[in-house]
Amino acid sequence: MANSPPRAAAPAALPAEPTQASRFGKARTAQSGALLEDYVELIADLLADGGEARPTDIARRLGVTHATAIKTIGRLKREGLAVAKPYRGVFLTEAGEKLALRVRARHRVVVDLLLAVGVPMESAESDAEGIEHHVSDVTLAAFARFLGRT
Amino acid sequence: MANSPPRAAAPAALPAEPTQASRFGKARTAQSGALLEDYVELIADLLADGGEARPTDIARRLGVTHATAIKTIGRLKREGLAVAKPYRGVFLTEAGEKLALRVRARHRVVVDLLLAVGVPMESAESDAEGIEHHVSDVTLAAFARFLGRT
DNA sequence: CGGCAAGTGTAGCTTTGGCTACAAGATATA
DNA sequence: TATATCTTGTAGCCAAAGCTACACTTGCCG
Repeated sequence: MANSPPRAAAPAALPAEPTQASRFGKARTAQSGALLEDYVELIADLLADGGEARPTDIARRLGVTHATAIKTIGRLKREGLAVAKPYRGVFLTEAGEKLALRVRARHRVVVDLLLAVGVPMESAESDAEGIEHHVSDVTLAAFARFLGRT
Repeated sequence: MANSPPRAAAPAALPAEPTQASRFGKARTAQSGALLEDYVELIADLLADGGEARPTDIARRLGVTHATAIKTIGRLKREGLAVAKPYRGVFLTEAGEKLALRVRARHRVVVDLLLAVGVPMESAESDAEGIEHHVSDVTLAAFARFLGRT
């Protein structure tokens, strides 16, 4: 899934439907960063109120095995979002914290918007988890405006 | 990605946070069916107004290579959503058509809701492509209600 | 200090969804 | 008809995200 370098939205040239293609492409690549966002947000949470973020806790909260969590944490490190020394817990880099902040804010707006249009609490929280990763800046701004938060 | 059989949202037992885990899990598995939904919807579209759905057209519209499209069409066949004989185009099974209908309806509601809360056309169409796959039935119903379509 | 449970980490396998490259069928055109 | 072009299909490679199974630290407790 997601092949970074050679993925620039169709060769163009033909007057077909480059619009739709890039739309789908965007939806697909967005999904790629989604997992990292989830991890970063969760790590920030754990760090904030528990003081430490252990792989096992992360795994449990995300509903995956610790092996999977550890592997993904490795990716987080590769991408410069987190740091972790063996057996010593996970911490966020500055970039990671910045991302966590943005993600958290966005999550809140999405949930609030869902509630505002009448989605019940339970579903709002649940669906927001998937939806938020596909909300562009423009859309997010519109949501905030709608909620009266200029 | 996505491992169907043994993925039932954590072993439970521990009084930790099964809620959040299942939320994440759901968001993740939802994403799995998303691609199939996109294909089915697109095939329905092509069939409806062009008369035929060729792998190359599908690929172009989705912004992937024809090889990728063909492989996914194979999966569609395996899942009983489509049929296709070599060099003869792709068609939907009854299940496929039913799915296409549902997906199309949902897409319309999501776009309309985004527009209703002030998201500009362009972004609404674009973001809906990703969002729609994470909108549960409950949330969809709430959207419809909000839009005045009981 | 010894031992054992819990937590970490590694290895290896699977599926999905991309890609490129090449081969082969279908179509159109000279 | 013969050739050229477009479309299909196949094969093989890659990375991500999951899993299980096994190995190794840590840390606590007797």
